[in-house]
Amino acid sequence: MPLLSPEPRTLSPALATPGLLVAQLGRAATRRYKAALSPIGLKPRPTAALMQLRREGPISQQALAESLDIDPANLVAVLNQLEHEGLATRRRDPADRRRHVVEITKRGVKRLDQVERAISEVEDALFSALDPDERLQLQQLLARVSPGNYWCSAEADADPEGFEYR
Amino acid sequence: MPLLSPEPRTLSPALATPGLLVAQLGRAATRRYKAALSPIGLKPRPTAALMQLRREGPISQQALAESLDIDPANLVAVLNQLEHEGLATRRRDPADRRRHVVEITKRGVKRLDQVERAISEVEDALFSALDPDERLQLQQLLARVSPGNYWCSAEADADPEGFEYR
DNA sequence: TATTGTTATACTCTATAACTATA
DNA sequence: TATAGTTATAGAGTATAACAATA
Repeated sequence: MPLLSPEPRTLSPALATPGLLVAQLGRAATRRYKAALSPIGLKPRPTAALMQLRREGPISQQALAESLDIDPANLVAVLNQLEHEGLATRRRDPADRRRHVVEITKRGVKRLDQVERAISEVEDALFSALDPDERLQLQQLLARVSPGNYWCSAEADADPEGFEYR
Repeated sequence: MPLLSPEPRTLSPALATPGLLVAQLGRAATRRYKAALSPIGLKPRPTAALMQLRREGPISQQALAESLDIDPANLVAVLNQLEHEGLATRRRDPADRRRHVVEITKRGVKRLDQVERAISEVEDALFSALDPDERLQLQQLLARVSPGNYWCSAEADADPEGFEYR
């Protein structure tokens, strides 16, 4: 004898919340990026780091970790690998010798050129259900929600809901 | 002498693609869910499984794994735990004894009631930058993109870009 | 022979604490 | 005393292969 029959289905609406949707979709996206980047010899996180470095120019590890939303301790191995492959460099900041200034190399930029194609194929597959207008709409909504979202809100204005590591 | 100076910043637009945004936001969302669910004694994946079970009613492990977008092999431990805590049950399908029919229990439903509150607090924090209208808009766009998206497109119509495990 | 669920395993990702060198 | 980066480690998530039971 079943514990619960179909009745409970009427209790919950069919549509998942945006947060749950974004969590699930994000995993699917990462899986696809991983597969698409693999032939180029890159993984999602190092790739995201390179893209951020290209966008922002020279930057400290701490700032880079924050913009990637990963723990600074976990960024170390990523940068070791990128540096080892000659895609990024680290050097001490003369003004504060505790800091490392991280920078993308020419080779890193070239590698990113290959990446663009792979990325955009994944995008097309992921968002094929949306027309270009809707895709832009989605992009703009996500960008506004995104933390480290420095183009449209004035920096961290009071940091209304910052999430702390450690 | 720096390898690359600010010039390359002009090459790339400031806005990340929707796929990359969704990947990053998804990780942030999962992290917050994990923290919010922890006092209830649940983790994100088992919680997602319970929610799916409540939505869909009795269902095979295979189908559940597919709707959660996780590997069936990895669902086993999740269900062991849920069953051990009395939140879900497994029983053989008499019609095909290879199948396990999974079902949420009354206790599982009760536990989900507590979950709702935690979830909605996370939602509010995550999407505080959007007004209710925009949040709904985002939800609907994500729902259309989401795989296993059986409410608005007619099932897997030709499965245009299915992603295979193994 | 194919499918469902299971076990085992390897690998990656994430989080935390403790250390160093600099400030 | 505090901060930037590092190391080490434990835990969670992900992917794969091989197996038993059943179809």
